[in-house]
Amino acid sequence: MSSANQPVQGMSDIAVPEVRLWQRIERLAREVLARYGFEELRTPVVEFESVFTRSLGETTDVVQKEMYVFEKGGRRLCLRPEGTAGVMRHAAGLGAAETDGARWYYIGPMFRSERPQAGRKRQFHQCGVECMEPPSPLVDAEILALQVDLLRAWGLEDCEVRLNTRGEGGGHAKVAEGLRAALAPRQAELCEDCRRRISENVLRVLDCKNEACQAIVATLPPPTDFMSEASRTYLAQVASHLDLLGVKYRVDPLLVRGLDYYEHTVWEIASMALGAQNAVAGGGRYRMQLGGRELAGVGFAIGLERVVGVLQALGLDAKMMELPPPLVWLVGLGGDAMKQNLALMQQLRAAGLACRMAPDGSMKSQMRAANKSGAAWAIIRGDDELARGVVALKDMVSGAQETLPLDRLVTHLAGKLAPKL
RNA sequence: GUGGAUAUAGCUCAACUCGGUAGAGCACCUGAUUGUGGUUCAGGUUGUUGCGGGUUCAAAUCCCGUUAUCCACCCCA
Repeated sequence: MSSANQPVQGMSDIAVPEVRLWQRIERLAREVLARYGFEELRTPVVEFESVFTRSLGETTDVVQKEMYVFEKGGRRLCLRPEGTAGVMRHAAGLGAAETDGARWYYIGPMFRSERPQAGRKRQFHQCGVECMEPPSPLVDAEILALQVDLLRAWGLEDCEVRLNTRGEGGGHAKVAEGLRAALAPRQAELCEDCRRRISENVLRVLDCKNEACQAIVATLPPPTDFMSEASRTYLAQVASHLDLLGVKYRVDPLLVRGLDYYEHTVWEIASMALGAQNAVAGGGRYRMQLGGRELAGVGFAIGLERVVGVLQALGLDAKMMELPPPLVWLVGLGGDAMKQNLALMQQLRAAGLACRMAPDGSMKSQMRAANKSGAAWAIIRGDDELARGVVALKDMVSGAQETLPLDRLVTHLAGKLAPKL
C-alpha cells in the first residue's frame, strides 16, 4: 500500500488472473493476423526522438506534450508513443525490394505521458499492422476488414466503424485553408479551445464536443468539398469494397485523426461499452519521409487496454482467460518422501506434465495447498508407498483414489490427460 | 496540463458528521480425523488508518501539503 511498492503513475502490473485474458487476446491476434499474411516485427521501445517528431507532426499533442523524452550519450531519445513510425524507420533502412508488399504486425507497450483515466494508461499496449503494398482502395478495405475480423475474434461485436478521408497528402493545406475561411465569420461564437484550434489544428474543430461549436460545424461545407476529385473517388471505392466484404461502417465527414502522416482513408472504431475513452481502434493510410525515403502504407492500431475494458464490461473476460494446463500436486510424508517426490516431479515434467509440490507441511496443509492451486490430481507418497514402489493417485475433482506402480504412473496420467486436450 | 471525488487488514467495506489508542464479512492459519483438500463446527493471526506536517491532553476522524487511484476535460488506441 505504501508508495514504495506502487508502480509509476499510469503504469500497472498485469497479473493473474487478468494476464490470462491478455495471453488469449495475443494468441488469437497472432492466429488471425497469420491468416492475412502478416508477420511480426519487433522494434525497440526506445527510438530517436526525431523518428516521431518528423512523422507524427511537430505540432501534434503526442509530440509536443506526451512523449517521454530523455538524453543519453548526447542523443535525444524517447519511449515510443505509437507503433507506425518505428516500423517505418525499420522499413527506411531496407531496400524497396524488401519493403514493397511487406505485411508486418506488432504487439507491445507504448508510452504517453497523459493524465491517467479510464482506458488511458501512460504505458499502454497496442496491436497494430502496417501494410506496404502499393496504395489502393482495395488494400485499405482489406486492412479495415482485418481489424473488424480481429475485434470479432476477441468477442467485440458491438463496435461502430466510422470512415472518412483526409484527402491526398498534397491537398491538406487547401482543406485547412478552406475550413479556416468558412469558420472565420463565426469565430467569436466558438469555444475557447476551438478558437485556438483554428490556427493550430483546424480539423479538431470538427469533432469538438461543445454544442455551440457543433451547431456551427453543421453549417460548414463538408471538408471533402475542399479535396480533389480523386480523393473523393478513392473514398467511394473503399466504401464499395467494404460493402462487398460485408463490413458495416458509417461515413463520417467529421471524423478526425490527429497524426500528420495520414492521407486518404482514415477510420476509427468505438465501443458503446466504454466511457469517455471509447475509441478501441483506429487506422488509416499514411505517407511519410524517413531516412531519405518516401514510405507509404496503410495500417491500424488497437488499444488492448480498451479491448480488455470492453470484454470486462460485457462480462466476457472470465470465459476468455487462457487456462493453465492440468496440474499434478505431489504430497510427501516425511523427509525421504519429499526428496523422492522432488526427483519424481522432474521426471513428470520431462514427460510433459505440469507439477508442483510444497516443500514441507502436514499432509493436511499440503492437500489444502493442492486444492487451492486447482490441481487436477494429487500424488501421495509416504513410507508405505516408498517401500512398495507405488504411489497413491487422487483425482481432486471426484475424490477417487487409486494405487498404482511407479513405473505406470506417467502413461496412466498421460492417458487421463489426453481427453482433456 | 485543468477540474471533481477517493485513499482504513490480502480483498470488499464500516467507524469520520458530534476527535477518546480500529471493526465486520470473505480470505488465511490451527484443531475436530497421530496419512487426505474442497462442505461443517471450534479457536486464532492480520493494520505504522497512503505518506509528511499542523491543531489538541488526545487525530482514522479537524487543517495544510504530498503521492497514488477513480471520473471528466484535453488528447488519443
